[in-house]
Amino acid sequence: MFSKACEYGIRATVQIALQSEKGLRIGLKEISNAIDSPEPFTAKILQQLAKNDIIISSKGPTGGYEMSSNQLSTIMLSDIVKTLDCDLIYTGCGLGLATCDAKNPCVLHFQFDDIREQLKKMLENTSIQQLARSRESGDTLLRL
Amino acid sequence: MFSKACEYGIRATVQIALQSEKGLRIGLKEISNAIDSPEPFTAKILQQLAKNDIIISSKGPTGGYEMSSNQLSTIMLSDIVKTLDCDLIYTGCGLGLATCDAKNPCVLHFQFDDIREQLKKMLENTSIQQLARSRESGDTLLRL
DNA sequence: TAAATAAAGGACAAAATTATCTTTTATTTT
DNA sequence: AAAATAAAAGATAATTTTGTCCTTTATTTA
Ligand code: FES
Ligand code: FES
Repeated sequence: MFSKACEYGIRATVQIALQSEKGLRIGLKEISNAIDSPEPFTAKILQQLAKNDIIISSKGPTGGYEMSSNQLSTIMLSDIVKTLDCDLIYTGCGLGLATCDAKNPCVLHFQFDDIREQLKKMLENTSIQQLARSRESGDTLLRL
Repeated sequence: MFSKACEYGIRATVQIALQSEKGLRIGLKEISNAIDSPEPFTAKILQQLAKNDIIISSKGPTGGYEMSSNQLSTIMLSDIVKTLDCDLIYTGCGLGLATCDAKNPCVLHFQFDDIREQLKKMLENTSIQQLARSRESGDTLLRL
């Protein structure tokens, strides 16, 4: 469904959010450890997320990654997916045709579009903070 | 969403169904032409579909691919996706964790599972024949 | 200001997916 | 039976995605 980059990106961002809610920064090593991801690959992903103002990075000692309270309250899953997966899910044809267009639909268009709309809604309505908090409260061992 | 192999597989199968409804076989070259796919890659995919009894292949002159009337009436999109994409959509964790398990869910599990169930239903309720016929009637330029 | 720390950036490598090419096997027609 | 046809099978190649390594840049602390 999502690329590896996107999967790691979501998991990493939730981890960052989790620390930011406590007012703490978290470094690359800790993130990779926490979410069990390859460290240098994760670094690349975090760079992209920082460039797109989804997280904030700081260099030097005490440096690391964090999210502003504004980011915490506004960043949605869809922002991460769009950044890392080039919103292909949003615009591409389910059968791989060059364009997806309701005026010139493929045989699967209407079925596919229905699912895509629901996925879209889910991604746009799920905030990182929400995921972090569900982890935090952790009634049911919500993993990362 | 789907792999290229799966996209070509669906498009090719619909094309075969379209001919089979007219009682005709169709060869690899014609299929690749019709759906605009790389010929040898398409051949590999058709081999897999034939092995899994989704289509029937015959060698020699007048050979080619076809679907039995039984296949035409029973094969669903889900059969093709399972064959070519190893039902990852069906069983894998949306965040890429090793397992997806409601008893030990990831932070996205319940949101993701909801979408997945709907996708599953769509794939299991959409037959190849249905797609072929919508193409055939073609009120709205339904592409392949 | 120097040393230490941590991310950024760029080059490189491995793996997986997609795509191609060649030879073999099965079937039909002559 | 021989020739022609078309898919199967297997080897090979290109591309994309994933993953690693090394050097540079920015920041903090001593
Ligand atoms: S045209 Fe294929 S999904 Fe829209
Ligand atoms: S555990 Fe992640 S989607 Fe089910």
